[in-house]
Amino acid sequence: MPRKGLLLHRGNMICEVIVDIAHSEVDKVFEYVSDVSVAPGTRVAVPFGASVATGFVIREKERSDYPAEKLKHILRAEDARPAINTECLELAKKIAARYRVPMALALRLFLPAEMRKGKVAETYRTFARFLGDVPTQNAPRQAACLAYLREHGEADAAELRKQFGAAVNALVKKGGVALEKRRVLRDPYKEVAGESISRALTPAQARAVETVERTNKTVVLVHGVTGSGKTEVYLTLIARALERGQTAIFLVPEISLTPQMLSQLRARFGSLAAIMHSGLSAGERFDEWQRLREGDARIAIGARSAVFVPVENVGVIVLDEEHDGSYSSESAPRYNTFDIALLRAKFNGCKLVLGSATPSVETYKRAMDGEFELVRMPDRINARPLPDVNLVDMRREVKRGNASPFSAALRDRLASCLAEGQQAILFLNRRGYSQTVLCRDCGYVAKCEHCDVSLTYHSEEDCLKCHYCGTKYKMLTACPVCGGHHICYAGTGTQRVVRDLQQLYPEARILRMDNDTTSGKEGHFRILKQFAERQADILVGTQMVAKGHDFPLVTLVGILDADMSLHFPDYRSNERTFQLVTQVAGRSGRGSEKGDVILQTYDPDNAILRYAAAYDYEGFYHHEINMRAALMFPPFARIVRVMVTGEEEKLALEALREVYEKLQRLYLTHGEDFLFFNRMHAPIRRIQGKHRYQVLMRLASDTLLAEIYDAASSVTRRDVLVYVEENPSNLS
DNA sequence: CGCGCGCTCGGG
DNA sequence: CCGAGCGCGCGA
Repeated sequence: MPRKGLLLHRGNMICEVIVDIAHSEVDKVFEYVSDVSVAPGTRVAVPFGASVATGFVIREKERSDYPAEKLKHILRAEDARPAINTECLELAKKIAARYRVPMALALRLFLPAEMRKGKVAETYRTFARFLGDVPTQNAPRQAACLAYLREHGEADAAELRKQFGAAVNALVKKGGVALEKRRVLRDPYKEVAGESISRALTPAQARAVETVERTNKTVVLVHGVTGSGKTEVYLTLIARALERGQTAIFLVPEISLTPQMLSQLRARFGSLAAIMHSGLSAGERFDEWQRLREGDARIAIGARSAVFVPVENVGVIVLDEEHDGSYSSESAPRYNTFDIALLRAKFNGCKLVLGSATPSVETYKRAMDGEFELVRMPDRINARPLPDVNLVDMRREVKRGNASPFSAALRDRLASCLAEGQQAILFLNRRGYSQTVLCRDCGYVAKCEHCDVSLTYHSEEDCLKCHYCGTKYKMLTACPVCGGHHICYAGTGTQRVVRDLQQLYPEARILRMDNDTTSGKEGHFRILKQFAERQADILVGTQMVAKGHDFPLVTLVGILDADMSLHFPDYRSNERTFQLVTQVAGRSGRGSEKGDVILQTYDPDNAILRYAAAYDYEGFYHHEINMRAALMFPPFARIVRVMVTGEEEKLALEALREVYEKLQRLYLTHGEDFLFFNRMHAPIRRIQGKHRYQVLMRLASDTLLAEIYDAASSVTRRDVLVYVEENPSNLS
């Protein structure tokens, strides 16, 4: 019997390493020798092929089955302590298996991106420390400097030099002052002080906290209307976790990380809170991550990627605005934040608290079915009434000859709003000036060269832009097909709304907030701040105006085209419309004056809009869940699409055929699980020069999911991308 | 005849 | 992913 394995002399360890190369061809365990013990999760440098690669040790063991003479040595550890803790290592394995991505890609989720590139280093600063008195005759600056240090003990050397110049160095020479380099962490919010307000809980809030702590269910849904005080519930739960010596993860949509929220957190938790925010510099993000890993910070607050933070002994995970679409990743691995949070909650034996005023239908059903605990907070803290929502029939406006984007009712209210010195928000989910530009003579529509979409006219730059790939084109002066000059603009966007408003109310100050005006990391805060400081009367914007901001002077919200999201080609369009209307309506009447909402639609009898206007979530839910059940849509079925994209149409088609044939075998053997199965062009046939095909499936259960992933990931062709989407949020 | 590029393969 | 190895195509 051949001897299995090779015994190594004591002290020689075998490390299983995943090299940090995200490719299926090298997605396997490589073994290396190390003469010192290396803890799992440590990043290491290893010889790989002809070069040196970074890798992650995932396991240490005594012996190897691999020929000893071929084993190479780990060159060095990259960090002093493991970058990834054991929980996260296990999570990465599950993610790699579940979404069929290379282990390296799954592991990368757990590191700040800048760490891999080696771009960020720990920052050091020099401090000057007082050692003792030395003679400083005829050197008043030295005397002053020494006096300062005698009093303060130490100070930043650079600051000191600014003040006392060369005197600092002279004192060092004399031996009165010592300079020392020390590691410092960048603190992105050190200026954010905020007042410490620890309000007593209302009975409803206390009840919510108690329910979360008492229930034996892992997941709790807090269904609370806007203004019901959910945030205080979260903060209390987090504070309790800290008291127990545990850590907490607080997940919010990116847009919710407002300066007000950050100061609230800082006021409450000080530097125990680490904020993971896209607005941070690479160095700041890295340092916040370090603080969490080393236990200096014990609360992580951030958007979806914060679910991967390196904390241990988690006491509670909060997922605020549970319904928000930004919790689903749109690139590989296409994870859902809820799924990861649930795994972490189970691993740590803690609660996962979901919060929303308008829960997703899927989540609410699970709460109704008893899988999740449900806490209702139906009342606003200050008992202020919600604004009235008035539905306006735009068909009648058209009949009356009003072709403008504003109904008569909206114009009246806008006028009175301006006259009374109050503010208004107008919401329209379309940026640019006009959605399409077409020739009235021959019907030509301007389209993008790289994408199968029409171009949007942008009046500010007087150009045509593609909203899918960003390409800019010169505006047409004549039709390129027939030479006609009757160019017409269809589909009003925010720019045009602003122009029309300015004509109607020349004295009004108008701000616009959309993707074009919010460039830069602090872009939208800048606009919101201006509006909050009353530097404008009307704020016109896309859905980014809908999110929880508090403008006490806003008494009017106009929803210009409620039908736009209603007719979005997606099974969640009703749900999203309800959420959007509820959210944007909630911006009105937050101050002392009661507000109202004007909701313009071409379909005023639409059930969803009526439920939204009445703030009737339960009504909406029952309507929607019955519809989903009748049509067999999620949560009663899953929609799975396998996307195939590639620049070369022929190659993409070949890959599509291969995927389709593999999936067809499943279809033929498990037909009962398929409610729908077909291959086709994606609705947008080309984006950024890539042709797009799909196999679309609706499945009665999850049983075939793994095999679908297998089929899709087995098709690896050069220049073609194949990936799986589960219940995609848009089918374009 | 020699080398240049494109494809295939291996990496511990 | 990245480099090494090798096959064939072409140049003068």
